[in-house]
Amino acid sequence: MRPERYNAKEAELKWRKVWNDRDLFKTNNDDPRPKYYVLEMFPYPSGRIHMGHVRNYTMGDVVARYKRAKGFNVLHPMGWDAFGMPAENAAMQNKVHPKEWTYANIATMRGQLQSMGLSLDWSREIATCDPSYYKHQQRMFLDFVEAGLVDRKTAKVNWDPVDHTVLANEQVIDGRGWRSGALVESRELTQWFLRITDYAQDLHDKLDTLDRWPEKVRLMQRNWIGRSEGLLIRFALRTDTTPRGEDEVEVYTTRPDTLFGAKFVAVAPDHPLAKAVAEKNPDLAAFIETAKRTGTAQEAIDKAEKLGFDTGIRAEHPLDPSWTLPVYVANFVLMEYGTGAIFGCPAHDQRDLDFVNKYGLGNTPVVCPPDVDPASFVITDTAYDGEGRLINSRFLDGMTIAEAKEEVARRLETQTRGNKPVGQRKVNFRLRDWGISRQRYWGCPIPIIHCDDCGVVPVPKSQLPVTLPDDVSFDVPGNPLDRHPTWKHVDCPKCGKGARRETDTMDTFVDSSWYFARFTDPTLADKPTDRETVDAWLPVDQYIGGIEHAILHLLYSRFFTRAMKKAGHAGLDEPFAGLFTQGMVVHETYKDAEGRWVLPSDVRFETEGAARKAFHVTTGAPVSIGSIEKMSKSKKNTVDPDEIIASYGADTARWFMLSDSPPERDVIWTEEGVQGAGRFVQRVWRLVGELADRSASADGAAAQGPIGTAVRKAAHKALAAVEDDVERLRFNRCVAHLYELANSLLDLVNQGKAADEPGLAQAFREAGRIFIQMLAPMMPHLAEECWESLRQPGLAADTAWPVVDRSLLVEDSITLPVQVNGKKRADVTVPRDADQKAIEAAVLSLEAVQKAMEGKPPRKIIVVPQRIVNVVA
RNA sequence: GCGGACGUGGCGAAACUGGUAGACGCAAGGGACUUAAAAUCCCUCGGGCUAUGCCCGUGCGGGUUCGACCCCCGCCGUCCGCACCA
Repeated sequence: MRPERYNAKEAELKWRKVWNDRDLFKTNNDDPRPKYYVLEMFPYPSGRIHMGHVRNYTMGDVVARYKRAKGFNVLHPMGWDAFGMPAENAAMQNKVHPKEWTYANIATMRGQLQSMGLSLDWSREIATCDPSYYKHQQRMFLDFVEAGLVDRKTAKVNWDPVDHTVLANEQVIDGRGWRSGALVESRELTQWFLRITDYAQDLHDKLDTLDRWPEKVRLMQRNWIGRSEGLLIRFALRTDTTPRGEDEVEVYTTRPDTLFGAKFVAVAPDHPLAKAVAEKNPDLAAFIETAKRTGTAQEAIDKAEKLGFDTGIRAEHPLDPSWTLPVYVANFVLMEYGTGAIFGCPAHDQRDLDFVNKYGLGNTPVVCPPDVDPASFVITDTAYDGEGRLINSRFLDGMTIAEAKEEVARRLETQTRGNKPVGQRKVNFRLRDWGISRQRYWGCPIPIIHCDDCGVVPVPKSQLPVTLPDDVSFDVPGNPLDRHPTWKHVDCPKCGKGARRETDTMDTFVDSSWYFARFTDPTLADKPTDRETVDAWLPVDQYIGGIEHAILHLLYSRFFTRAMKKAGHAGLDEPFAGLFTQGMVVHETYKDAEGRWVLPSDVRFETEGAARKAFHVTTGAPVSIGSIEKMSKSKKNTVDPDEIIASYGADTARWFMLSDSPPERDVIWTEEGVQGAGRFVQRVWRLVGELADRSASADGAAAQGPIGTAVRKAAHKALAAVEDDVERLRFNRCVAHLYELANSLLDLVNQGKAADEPGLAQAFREAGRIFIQMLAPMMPHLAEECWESLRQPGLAADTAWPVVDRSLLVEDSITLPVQVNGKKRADVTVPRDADQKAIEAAVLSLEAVQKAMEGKPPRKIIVVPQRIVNVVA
């Protein structure tokens, strides 16, 4: 007996067990069908899943289930980005060991994900904190060392003197540690670096090949890499003005065309020349100290005044040795970029202009905008960086910027000083090498041993993994690995003498830079990847995740894949062929009279017409409705997926996450919206019940009557539309098409009750099957239950996608809108193959058209085939 | 400051990329069924008017076109990324 209402709770449990028992989503690497790799960014095991996960994983699951039905061998795995700070914070606050905390969270979240009914191959699950995973990461680190991809060098870090730890930039708020509140110091630390800059050019260039990535993400990466073409220029120094007879300084410029507008040379505060002068000049030493202290915070930089200190050194202009320029130490010149030295052309660079205006060095415009008289062109407060022609520049006068750049580069390349060219073309990048050292416990240990005699010695690969010790405490600040009584003390693998382990662990971005490769064969014990397997599966065909990873995670993964290629662990450069960045889940916020945030589950609503009022559920006190924001614990505007699944079922939650908003945009979570989705689930159930009744007598005979034809047309039109939209990840439109089809089928079922058409039962059966199959990727449990009640063989999740009958998409006659002078006045119905003349005649005979033309003769009739007719009177 | 995206009913949106603006959903209003409620079903739903019809309407102002939410120029607003990168 078919129940009147669909019981989501029972059905969902039942069908998940069926899928599971049949190993339906287990992927076989030897399957001969074409592969399709769909991956969603794996979660950090924070404790419980949130709605963002539900949205992300639902989208991936729709793609996975759809591609499976389309006949692909689909890889759709899941794992855990399991190392990281929150586990250590929990250890400090709650006295739980990071490992226990992490694995308990993983167990909870795995159960939650499973309750969503995702078509995941759980046999491939990995956790990055497991030695069976990070062992291979350590091995690759050592391979990278051998391949020359690893450096050990000093770098400036944000040091928290209270917590004894390095902080990431985003953990520094107003110059203070986010946890300790202590003033953050800038420290030079010796750290491990991966040479991502070796690939800067390639990472930049190959962005053009990623045509299935959002343009926005490619642009962000392009800007981050920051490629610029310029010139290195060696300026001769008057040795009588330098402290130790230094005779040149090299600057980097992208505007060699403005060389005749130069007014000064400036070096960074930590430039060797600045340091040398400072040794004998306490005033300069003091200036350098202050400059260094001007904060790293964005606002500080924003407000910071351009300050400089005249070193007394004089530089010769490279194109006119008799012309000298003062050499300053300036706070706005960065040692990290280019050569740490610049020449200043104030007329065409705002920073340089601010600087000369402060120190009275003046400016000479050398690029004149088009349509401006060079004689009257002056620069006062605003530098000009637009197009134009060269002026005040001797042999460059009249040239365009591009011509002048080329001419200066050519001259300086051939001009020599001490047998070396004065100028050298140079491509520069903003991208820096990737510092991966973290002074933390809960991360992948860097497999290195420090020996007093042998120096830095790699841990022999046979001794991997270097595992984390379990007996650690978090009651004192600092790195537990460093103060562990025994862990770091080992014998040097080279000389056998006592030595120390590296106590830094790796940035967790390393963990997530190759997990997608590991999924292809996650139980391999002796190597990270199997070349044949990894090359067969990669690239990921469709990667789905948040826009917040647009730069770092995706750039690091692109680099890491190249590094793995160099070390022989993979054979390709680009790991993700298709990328989709989904929007956030947002929700209204609520506050009580005291201004405290109130949970949505504690709010009750009353509506009076358009007005909506909110009250606290228990106290009854009025609650104010605030703005719509990203769901966050601090604003208490979260909705727990578990509660939604418990009360509505996973399918309803999935359906709502796919409806309404385009997937790349934010979606607003509303109680009404979920209820609407839940209503649709029941409507589908009733509709399928009707279709089952109507189609019980189906005998395979084709539909012939008007209703049967209408049923078939509706189903196949929807199928064509849904197929097109799923392929393009436009899930909101799929949802709309399915609503539409449900509406027309319900209508046709009612019409069909009184009719006695041959083949109608068959048409209903076919339409029902197509409808359920389209539903299956989005609401898989409901689809199975409906599949069963339609008495279809096998499982909906294991049935091939239906094939569109194109002949049903074309109509015999078409109705075209008719415009007169661009305004719609009528409709005309003509045979599909009517020619231009016939359409024109039909249109002109329309009463409404004649009226609108007010007796004027038609000057022109535009017929757009299959679209529209426009009569110009 | 530089770069990018977006702006359509009360709300989320759609419009096959130059061809009937508002599909589909939510909310709202009216009705049917019911002792009543829930559930369900039916109708209305951009604004205006002298309503079988007509006018206005896609942030604002221009332009191109037979025809513009869509293309071009100039504004206004919102959001995002980068930010002393020479």
